[in-house]
Amino acid sequence: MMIHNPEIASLFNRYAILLDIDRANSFRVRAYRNAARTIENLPRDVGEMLAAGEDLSELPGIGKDLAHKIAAIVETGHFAELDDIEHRIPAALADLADVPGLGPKRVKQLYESLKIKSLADLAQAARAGKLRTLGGFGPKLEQTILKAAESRVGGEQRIRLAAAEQIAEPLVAYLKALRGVSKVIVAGSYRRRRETVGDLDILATAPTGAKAIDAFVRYDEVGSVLSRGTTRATVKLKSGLQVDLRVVKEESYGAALVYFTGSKAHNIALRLKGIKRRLKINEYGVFRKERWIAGRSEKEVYAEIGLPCIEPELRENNGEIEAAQSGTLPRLVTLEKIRGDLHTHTDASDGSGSIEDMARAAVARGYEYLAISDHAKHVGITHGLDARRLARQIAQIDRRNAGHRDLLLLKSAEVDILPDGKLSLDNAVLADLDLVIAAVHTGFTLNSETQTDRLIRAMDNPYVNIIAHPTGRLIGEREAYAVDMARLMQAAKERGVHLEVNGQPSRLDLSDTHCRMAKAMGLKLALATDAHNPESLGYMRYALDQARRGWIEAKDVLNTRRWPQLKKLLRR
DNA sequence: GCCGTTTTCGGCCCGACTGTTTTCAGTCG
Repeated sequence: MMIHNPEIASLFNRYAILLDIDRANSFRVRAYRNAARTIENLPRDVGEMLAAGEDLSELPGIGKDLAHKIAAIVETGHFAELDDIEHRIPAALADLADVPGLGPKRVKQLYESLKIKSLADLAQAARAGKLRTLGGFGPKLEQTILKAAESRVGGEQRIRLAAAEQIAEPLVAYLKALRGVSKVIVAGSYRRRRETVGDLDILATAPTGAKAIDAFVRYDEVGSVLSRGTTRATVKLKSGLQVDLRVVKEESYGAALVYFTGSKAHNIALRLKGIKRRLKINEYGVFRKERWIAGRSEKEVYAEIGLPCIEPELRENNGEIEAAQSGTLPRLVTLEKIRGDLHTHTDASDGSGSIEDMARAAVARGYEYLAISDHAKHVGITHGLDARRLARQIAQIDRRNAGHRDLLLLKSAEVDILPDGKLSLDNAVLADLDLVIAAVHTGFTLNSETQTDRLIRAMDNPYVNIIAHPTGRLIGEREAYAVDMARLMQAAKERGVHLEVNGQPSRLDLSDTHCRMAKAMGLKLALATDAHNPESLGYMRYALDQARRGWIEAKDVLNTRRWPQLKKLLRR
């Protein structure tokens, strides 16, 4: 049984926590965390990379030692050093470090002086008033810990980006309306457009923080105030989402925005570059000795370390700093470049708008074309179109195209890939379409080899143009089906098939890392919404978010082309 | 444990807030 990247990352993270509790060198601890992060964000399984003879020590944050350890884990399924340390100190201590207010030092202290090694032990000792007897602990900390231990909170809950927007937008409007507050912006992973966010990091500018902080903690949706000072406060909303507000003066806006946007790894890398130039970078600005020299805008901050401003979506310390250095940053694709949507549904299948409704919405967005790609009939999909109904729809589209010059409707269909790789419509029918989209909607549990074979067989059909939502994942609901993405992409490239970046907030499929992988392999992507109603054409920006995080430029995208050029790219 | 246009050894981001303390350690982001 193959061990996958998330499990390896989790082993390293667990090891890092235990090392930390065991008072190991903190930089060694950090090395394991960095390596875990690198592995988490890889588009391909390290097992596959090893099998292909690739050298893992070329990955950032992974040296000879960790490369060997990863190879051993892949081979044996075990991380021997983790087993060793778990013989010395109880493995459950790692869970204690998740309790808010407890870090490695206090966990170790609790274990050594009170023999506490589980959440149950912790709650019991806190209830008995034993914690306050320890040096550094007091009644307040004991209460906080007891509450946390009893409710088993901790372990961050991430929510989808689109859900976070629903919460963030009214809060930002509330803060913007405050007297004295000028700029308000949501930074953090929200601004980097990650597919999920764990909390909201809001930055505001004002001459002093006090009033803004006061108003912030009084916001209607605030459930509890976790901390508050003169420049920052942390609250938990009734929805459960944690929100940080940081208030700085106008001249620190750029530096604070860099600091608060992160990622942490990106910031650390920037500050290291600063140190080499004898500069100190913090959220207030860039300093030479004690003297403030920059910080009004992000551009200023980057300029002081000799870099052009880097787009937030790229700030993950995944090579963007080196690219900025060498002048090879991508010019990320923007919404203005998108000329049409390549995957939409109407009320002919499971959508709720008519063809005309969808067409008008597309015109309103300034699109030049719109693919009408209703589901083809297949067991399990209700209202799917059979050959007869599809023929009628084609005639309807032809009539509209003949009578209107505002928009070109593309005749399309979303065809099921059957378990054996065949399609749910005959080639005779597919031949009448401008664009054939194929997708997996059943059989998610096949093993990787079978699933990959199945998809490649579908691509062997010469009418297939695009594979929709290529991994089938639903964020927070369903894992991606097992598939060898490197082999899938290679096969797509060889056959002139394109992969979709699906903008449905629950899908975002391909993911950012897969977008980047596709680009590296020279594939072109279809950015599409899979809209089931006219409003959902707006999901295009979520597809763009993923693509931009994956370093995708306009030239890497099919639907930045005018129809004649796009048509050529679709030809197989 | 990683890394290198100062380095293969000696560095490794930086500050706010809390609760505990009488000046600071631990945690968090």
